[in-house]
Amino acid sequence: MKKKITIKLKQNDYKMTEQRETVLEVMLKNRGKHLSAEEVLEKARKKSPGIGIATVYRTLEKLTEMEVLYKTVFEGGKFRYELYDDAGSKQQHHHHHIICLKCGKITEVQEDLLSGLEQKIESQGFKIIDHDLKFFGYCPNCK
Amino acid sequence: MKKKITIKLKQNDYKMTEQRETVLEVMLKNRGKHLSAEEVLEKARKKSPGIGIATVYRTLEKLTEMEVLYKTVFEGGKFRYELYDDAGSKQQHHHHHIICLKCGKITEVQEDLLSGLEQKIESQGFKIIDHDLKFFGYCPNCK
DNA sequence: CTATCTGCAAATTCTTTGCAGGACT
DNA sequence: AGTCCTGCAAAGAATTTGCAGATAG
Repeated sequence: MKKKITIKLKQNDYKMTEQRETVLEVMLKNRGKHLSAEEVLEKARKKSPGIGIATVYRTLEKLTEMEVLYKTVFEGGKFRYELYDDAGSKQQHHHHHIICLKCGKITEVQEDLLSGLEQKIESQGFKIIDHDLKFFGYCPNCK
Repeated sequence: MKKKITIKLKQNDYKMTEQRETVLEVMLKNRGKHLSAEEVLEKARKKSPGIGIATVYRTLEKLTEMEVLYKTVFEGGKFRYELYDDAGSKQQHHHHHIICLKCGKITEVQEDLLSGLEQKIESQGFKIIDHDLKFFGYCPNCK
């Protein structure tokens, strides 16, 4: 997986610096989590103490551009980043999340039942590239 | 519709000031649009020239709390607000949007085909209250 | 009358950018 | 060597907050 991503990065004229490797490792180690830039900084500093927030933002941005990371907003006014389940391949995974309104826990939904809806929309003249679906409610613990 | 909302507001100890009425009118006149606080301010100043941005934020926030408005993020780092289609009733409408990656136009999708998916998730122990679905792609003009 | 609301400006929070020095390839 | 990258600090953008005066009910 890391190898696949590294190949992808090379194809994008991406220089592998210590800081970028650290950020990438943080994202790989936190698969399935949704980290803010500040959280990535904190974790990255354990390995690269001198790394600055600007570098973290620039790296996350670049990795998002090359579709290694997925960038989204849960709370508001703040981006969060997560690794694509299949980062490194061409095919993107479609993300669904359930956000618990009580404890804030975010759960992934694996099913992707939207293709029917997408077809319906495309028949009206649109071309759908991606989608973003979030459910709000209560998790089993808080219900 | 405005009457229904007014009743709802009264139930929430909401004082009807000139500024709040203006903001509410702006939202009613722009049904189906997704306005940022700055855009609401601009439109509101036509009727209440002295209104300040803080009041706009505070009013939008309050109307969101009482489920008259729906607050979401399209671009990033910026909230947008729109009137619930059925603001004033207990039942909320589920919003779907298609965002054109070229021209930025936002189109509403009326169908709601998610109830099947919601049932599936609830059978796993969750309780779903609401959802937020966005499609990214190209509109008929830009395709 | 009194609690709530308003406008202003300052403060916060998150993100981006300019720049001079440093590091990949 | 030359281009791209880094950290710092300053700038920007969006939103929130403290406060003293104003207003709805």
